[in-house]
Parts: sequence; C-alpha cells; structure tokens
Amino acid sequence: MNMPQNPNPNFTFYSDENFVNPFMDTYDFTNLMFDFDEGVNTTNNGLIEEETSSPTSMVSSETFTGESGGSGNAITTLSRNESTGSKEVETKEMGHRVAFRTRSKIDVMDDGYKWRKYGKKSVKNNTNKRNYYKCSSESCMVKKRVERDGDDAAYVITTYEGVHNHESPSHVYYNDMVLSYDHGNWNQHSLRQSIQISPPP
DNA sequence: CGCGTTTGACCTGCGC
DNA sequence: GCGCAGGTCAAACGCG
Repeated sequence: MNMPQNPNPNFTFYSDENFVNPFMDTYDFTNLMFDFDEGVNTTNNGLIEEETSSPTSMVSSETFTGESGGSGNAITTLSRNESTGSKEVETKEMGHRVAFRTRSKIDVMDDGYKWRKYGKKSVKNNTNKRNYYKCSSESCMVKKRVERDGDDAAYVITTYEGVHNHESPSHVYYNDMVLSYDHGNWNQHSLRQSIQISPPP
C-alpha cells in the first residue's frame, strides 16, 4: 500500500465521515495532530483530536516553514504550550512538523516515501524505543520519529518533520490508481475530497 | 557488493 | 558548571 501523506505540502488530510483511511484495516487514525500554519489552533496545544482528550498531549504539533518544498521563507515562530504553561516563543528554521497518533499493529507506516533508519533511543516516560528515520532521498531532509504510545502500546505516534522536496516514489502509481477507480467500487471521490490538493503559494 | 539496520558513542540544549 | 534527556553519527553487521 503506497500512499502519499501529509508531509507532502500539497496534501491535507481531513478526517470526516467521508474520510477513507488510506491504510485500510491496518491503521486507525484516532488522533490527527496537524498544525500547518500559525493560524490553526484547535486545542490548547494546537492539536486536532478526534477522540476524547488523549494522554498524548506531550506530543506537540508545531509549525515550521520548510526550507524546501516551495513554501517560501524559512523563518516562522512557534509556540509550545505544556501542562505547566506556555513556553517562550521560539524561532527556528525548519520545516513543518506533523504528528499523529494511530492505532496500528505495526510500527512503521508505509507512506510511499523511502525512509532510512538512523537512530533508536529509549525516551523518558516511555518504555518503548523511539525510532528515527530520514528520507532516503539525497536532497530531502525530512525526518520522521516513530514511537509507541507509552500509555497504550496499541497506538503509534508518528511525527514528521520537514517537507518533502520531491514526489513520493509511488506518486505516479497512486495517481493512476485513483483515476482508474472513477466508477469503481472504491470511493475515490471521497478520498480526493479527504486529501485536498492545495494550490502552491 | 550495495544498501539498510543496529547500537553505542557523541553532541547539544535545557533546567537546576 | 553539571547532569539529564533527546537527537544524531558512524562503524559494524546482516541480508538480498
């Protein structure tokens, strides 16, 4: 299963009743945590949560501006709210950060991009190891962190950092597949509504 | 042989 | 300045 995902700046996932889970039975998007722009504030810490308030509030979703991907200037501000209060507003030169929590039996979702694992670390308050991945495309600096939820190992927290400056290796395949389902059983219209392709800035 | 994974060491930022 | 925690590096290793 190869699908382009939200790290690509051209895609935005919406989770509504029409949402077609691109990972079908394998994944259950229970918490989507997006913060594409500074104007997006959905909860205290900028997360979009679909279920009841989750114990994953320490997973913050922050906004950076990508150094690539055509999103323009490289400096934005980010603010991080934690349980004890707000921290200073920081300035960084990085890309988008997108975190989402999924219920999955497997740790690493195949999002269509090719990832190289470069680190593994045990983190505080989590008995499970955190894995670090880089996009294996030479000029692409997108990173991905994958860890099991410390409170519920059935959930996987995936954090993407940065924006791909190239298309997914499976992008062409995916487009062909979607178009070929024009009158098929699969609800491709819903999918295309769910995955909104936004115009370049 | 090339590529990806593993894993301990090292680096860096932050709080005290 | 020190210690801790998170993030990254790179050599060793395994697999196709």
